[in-house]
Amino acid sequence: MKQDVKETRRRQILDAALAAFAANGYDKTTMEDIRIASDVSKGTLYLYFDSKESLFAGVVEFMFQNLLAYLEEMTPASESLSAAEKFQAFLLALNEVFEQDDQRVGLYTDFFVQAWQLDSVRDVLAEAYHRYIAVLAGMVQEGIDAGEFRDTDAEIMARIILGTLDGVLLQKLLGPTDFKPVLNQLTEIVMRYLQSG
Amino acid sequence: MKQDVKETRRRQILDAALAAFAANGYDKTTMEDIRIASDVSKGTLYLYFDSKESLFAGVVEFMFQNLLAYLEEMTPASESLSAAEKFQAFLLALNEVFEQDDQRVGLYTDFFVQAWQLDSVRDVLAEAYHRYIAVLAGMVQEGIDAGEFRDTDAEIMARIILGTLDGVLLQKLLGPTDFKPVLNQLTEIVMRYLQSG
Amino acid sequence: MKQDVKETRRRQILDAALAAFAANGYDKTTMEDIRIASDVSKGTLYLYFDSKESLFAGVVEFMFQNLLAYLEEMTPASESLSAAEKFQAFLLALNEVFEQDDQRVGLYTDFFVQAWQLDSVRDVLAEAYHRYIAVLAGMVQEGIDAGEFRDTDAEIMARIILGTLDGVLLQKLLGPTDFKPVLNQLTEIVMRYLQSG
Amino acid sequence: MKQDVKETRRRQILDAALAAFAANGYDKTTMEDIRIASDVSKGTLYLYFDSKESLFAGVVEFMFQNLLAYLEEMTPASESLSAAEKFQAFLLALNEVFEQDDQRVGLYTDFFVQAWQLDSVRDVLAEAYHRYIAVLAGMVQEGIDAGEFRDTDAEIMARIILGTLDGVLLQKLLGPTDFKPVLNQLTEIVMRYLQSG
DNA sequence: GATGAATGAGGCTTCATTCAT
DNA sequence: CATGAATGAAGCCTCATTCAT
Repeated sequence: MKQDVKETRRRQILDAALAAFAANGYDKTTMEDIRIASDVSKGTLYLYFDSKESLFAGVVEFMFQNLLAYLEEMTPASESLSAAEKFQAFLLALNEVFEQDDQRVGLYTDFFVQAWQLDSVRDVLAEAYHRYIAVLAGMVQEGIDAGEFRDTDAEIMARIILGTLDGVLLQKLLGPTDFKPVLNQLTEIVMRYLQSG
Repeated sequence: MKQDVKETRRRQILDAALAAFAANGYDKTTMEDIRIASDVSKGTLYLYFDSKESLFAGVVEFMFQNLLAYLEEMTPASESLSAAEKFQAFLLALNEVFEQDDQRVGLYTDFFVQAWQLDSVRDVLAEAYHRYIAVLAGMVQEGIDAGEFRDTDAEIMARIILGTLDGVLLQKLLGPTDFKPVLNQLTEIVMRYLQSG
Repeated sequence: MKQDVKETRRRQILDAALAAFAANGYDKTTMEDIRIASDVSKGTLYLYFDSKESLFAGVVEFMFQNLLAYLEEMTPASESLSAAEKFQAFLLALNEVFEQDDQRVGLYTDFFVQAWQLDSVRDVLAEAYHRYIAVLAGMVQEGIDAGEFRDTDAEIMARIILGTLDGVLLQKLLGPTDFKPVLNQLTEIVMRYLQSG
Repeated sequence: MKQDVKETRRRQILDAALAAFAANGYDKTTMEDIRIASDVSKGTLYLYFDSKESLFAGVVEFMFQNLLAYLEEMTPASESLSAAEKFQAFLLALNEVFEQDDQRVGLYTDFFVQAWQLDSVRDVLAEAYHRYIAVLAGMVQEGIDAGEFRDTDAEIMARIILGTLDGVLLQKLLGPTDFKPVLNQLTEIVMRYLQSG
């Protein structure tokens, strides 16, 4: 019971912090901003997180958990789908997340910048990112094993694909961008490569 | 003569600021850091730039000018090369820059994060970025016109390619990464698509 | 209880700020001076006031409240006094305040200079000043209604009287000045006018 | 000849400085503002004046010289006028100056505030102010001697009158104010006193 | 004499974190 | 457990003045 309260409170803070960081980025968000958004006292913030940095690391983890949950929901592991189909579903779902909520793009990019500066953030982000790489690489490998895809290094493939998504997302920070045609083109290029003899 | 001195001083500051921002990112770099690195007084910093923000915007522009100069040097417009060869030379050169100087990757990513927050940075970065897109798109279009490449939307192609480079660069921020195989694979995928009937 | 502490702290800061501003004027007083005088930290200063400007505006208000309280105490509304007597008591009390504390004259004048430059100060000062005008005008009107004074525009009368006091105070800034005879003369001139047929 | 150039330059600087100080007051006006307004280099400013403070003192003197010249022009010493008429002409002229140029009111008040803080300013202002007092007192005395005015202390009278003008001017800093009726009333009160048996 | 680039002390303000209640 | 007032180090920027040319 106590545990539940604590967990609830923690999520409440993380939710608020996610929103606050998404609005203004790590450095421009103050603990006061988060305090207001989370409707909790300053002291309580520090009861649940050691520092601003560790709260941010918590948000990174939290956001990736949410993302993963969402993607899993969107790309059912149903056996009736081919590797290519699953793969496309995954890309589409991933895109949808950022399409929906533009502010997340900035925050997501900020994750990488902070990872560059703050060790604790780097650890969490690297962990999460590699989990995604692994998921994607797994899909590619599945296709290779099933004979649908050409034989190639699945992890490098995954890194290119995820990298491209990230890179194209970056462009949204420079101004509104029509994303769909880029994604379609990307999917076609990759598929054509994977599926070609 | 006076003009030269001022221009020299300006570059001296930009050089130092570039190094300082590259070391710690926008928010964690102080004007004092830059003052020390540039070996001028605080007052002089503000004689040449209105604010930290505008100095950063100056650095964005400066870095892209340097990049462009370097790339132009590396990818001679010689007529003897096919579009595909020029294209590959460009990708290689671009990669080399960031291979050489790891710290630039963080700074480069920070450009996007700050562009998200600071209008003046966004303006400069968007301008520079679109110049790059244009250069790349020009190369692709050249190949299409010459019948080397398939008929496709050159700009979308350029955005995907530059995006992929950016995205894969991001991964360097999570830890040391072997870049070469990824770039090779990327080149192959793109070339295969462009050159396939 | 908590409210009391906050109110006490606020007064403590205002007291200190009043003294500091009175010693050196708005522009030459630093927040550090006030911090030392008030014996709180810099952060606390900003916890109670948004900025130096708003603290100064607070001081303007504070000083006028004190002044009004003092004047009310000195000029009892007792019914046994004629309008003329009340009036004279008021002038004397007003004079006494500035007689007592020479430094207040400079600060008081600075109020007007800052009101000229800072909107927030102007708002507060104008409000307070007009309250004083109203009090004085009320006294004059009372005398008129009672048939003691000649029929004249009470507000213009009040503006002249308060203006004269202010203007004569100004002269103290140029060096020590014997104030009493000037005040006596002023009172006589005004009374003679008001009481003449 | 050299002297002329120097004098011209000096006036050019004083003119510009007067305008600059009138716009923003002593503390908020920078030497850079004055440099721009005077179209002279920073170095030259310091060639003609030792410091910002001494430049301000120069402006105080300069403004009072102008004022005096103007007032003398407006109130001819013609023998055909009665003391009362000359006196009224003087008050009207004085009012006109500040009516014309509202900004001067703030600057004029600032003179007193700076006189409170800066010795050199106090010296100059006190000197100029007492010159005015003397002029006014002289007029009053003339009236007394001619039997037009009642026998009273001319200097105290002068201090009250000038003080009232100053004090009523102060009120302009709190917002636009209709000055005329106040001046008329003032004149009437003073005249009635002086001319009554 | 004239110039204007350079200086650096010092001002205002912010904010992560603590701790007494 | 929870609170929120208090802290003070540190950041950005201004500006009177100087001095080499």
